[in-house]
Formats: sequence, structure tokens, C-alpha cells
Amino acid sequence: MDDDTNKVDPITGELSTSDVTWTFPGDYSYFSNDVRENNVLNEFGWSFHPPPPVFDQIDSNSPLQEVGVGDHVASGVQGGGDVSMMSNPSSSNSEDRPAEASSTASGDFISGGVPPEKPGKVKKKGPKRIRQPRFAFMTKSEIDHLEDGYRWRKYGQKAVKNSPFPRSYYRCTNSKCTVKKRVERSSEDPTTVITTYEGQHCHHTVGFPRGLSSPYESPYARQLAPSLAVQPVNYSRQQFTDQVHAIGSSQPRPQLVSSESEDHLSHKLPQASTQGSNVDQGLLGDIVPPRMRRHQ
DNA sequence: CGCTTTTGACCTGCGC
DNA sequence: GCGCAGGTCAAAAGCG
Repeated sequence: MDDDTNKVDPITGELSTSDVTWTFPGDYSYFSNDVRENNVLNEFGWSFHPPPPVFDQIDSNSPLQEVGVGDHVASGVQGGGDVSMMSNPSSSNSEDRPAEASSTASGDFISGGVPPEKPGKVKKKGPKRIRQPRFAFMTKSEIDHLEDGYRWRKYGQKAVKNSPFPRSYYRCTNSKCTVKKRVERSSEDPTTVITTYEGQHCHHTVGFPRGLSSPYESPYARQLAPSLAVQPVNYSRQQFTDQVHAIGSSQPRPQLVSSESEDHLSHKLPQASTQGSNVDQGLLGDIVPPRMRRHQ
């Protein structure tokens, strides 16, 4: 894990300063400038274009300052940066088996298979799990589980060290989909909810949330989409924050906190963005209807 | 009745 | 090797 807050950026060689860079030890890499931020997003097949309606209200003249992610996320928020984005080479060290595909070795039943025999209660021991790319969002909201257009099933909750708030674990209800989501409230800023998405949806259709006729009517999706549409190069964190806050306070305002991409993905995914694709339907699809980002 | 949430137990990785 | 913390499982309870 990197606890060094002032270090040379591995990609640009620039020195990252702790006051603007949040790093997630180990799990997360960080963006140290907007260019990289964009690059990583592109690597995930995300390309942001002309801002949707809500974003039209935001001035796009100043550059978004670099933000990383880490244990200091909360402090970053308090520092006025509720707009941040984190990335994580999550599979960094240990995960070396194919994504959920091979999770079958130990967890096939998750997707409908028959649970392995468990005498009294021996749990399967399979190869290490591989972590999928993750993206985290920080949202100023009193609601923990924000609606995002997909349906999730909660499968666990754990108390988190150094935080009075528990962390909840959700899984996409689509049996074939392995996307997971973690929701936790910042211990340093209880008004902030940190939502971390992991994996990519394997289904194109968005599961409409109950009570909504379409995902586009999801307040969360509506709010988030604009956030994702931000072109980092165009906004300073403070300006963006100010603008976002000015948009309205009645709805949760999810903000891209981080994107985690595995190192190997970071280097090999570029083609994904050009192929169009699954990646495109993945994490982004998790939170933003394809149509909204297809504006390209 | 089917789906979701709750919750305690278990598994796994990692640091010491 | 041990202990801790994060993550996941799965039975039971709750809800519409």
C-alpha cells in the first residue's frame, strides 16, 4: 500500500500533493491529473461528451484539479472536494484468476448452479478471487443506497474499522450479472455516502427500479449521468463542487470519486474504447443508461 | 409465495 | 503462525 502522500506520479512523473490527492492504499490507484483521469475512463470505454442538460449549467472553463483516492477520501470531501474520482488496479497483487468466470471454481452456485456439498459447514476453497475494476462515487446524501437504475440485492453488511457506519454489500439481481456494489458512509463526513461499483454488467437491459417506469426516471441516474459527463479537463474541483451544489439539494448528488482499473487493464484496455463494446456496457452502464453516453 | 433484508458465521488476505 | 479486518455465504425473518 502506498501511504506516501507526496510521491511522484507513476504515470506523469509529477509530484502528487496530499491535499489534492486521495489515495486508496493498495486497492486504488489515483489520478493525478485530468489527462490521466480521462485516459483511465477511456480505457474503460467511457468517453464523455457534451454535457447533458443539467451539466449545461456548469461552467466548463476551468480544469478539474487532480484528485486521487484513498483513506483520505473523507477529508478530501471536507476539504470541499466532493467531486473526485478514484481508480483502482484492484487486482493489483493477489488476484490472478479470471474474473467471476473462474469464481465458479468456488462460487458457481452464485449464478444459479448447485451449491457444493458442505459437510456440516466446510466452505469451498478455491483459487483467489479476482477483483474487477472498481469505481467509487461520493455522494452527499442522507440515503445510503441510492437508486441508480439497476436492481440490487443486499448480501451482506459489515462494520468497518475506524468508522461508526457499517458497510453494505449489494449484488446486481440479474443472476448472470456479477456486478457488485459497496455502500458506506464516510466516517469523517456522515453526510457523504461512498458507493463503490465493482465489475461490469453483462446485460444491456437496465433493470428498472421498482416504482419507476424507466431508469431514466431514476433520480440517481439522472443526477449521476450528468456527473459522469463531466470532462475533467474542464472543471476545477472547487468550481464543479460549487456548481453541483448549486444545482439543487433535494436530490442526492452522486459524484464520481474514483475509478479503479487494474494495471493490466489500464494498459490493455485502450482498444476497448475503440471497439465499442462490452466495456461500454459495463460499469458505466451500471449507473448511466447507454443512451446517455452514446452521444458520440 | 417469492423476493429482499438481516445477521452471525465462515473464509481469505495481509501485516506483524 | 496468529490475529485482524474485509468480504461472502446462507438460514431465517420480514414484507408486499
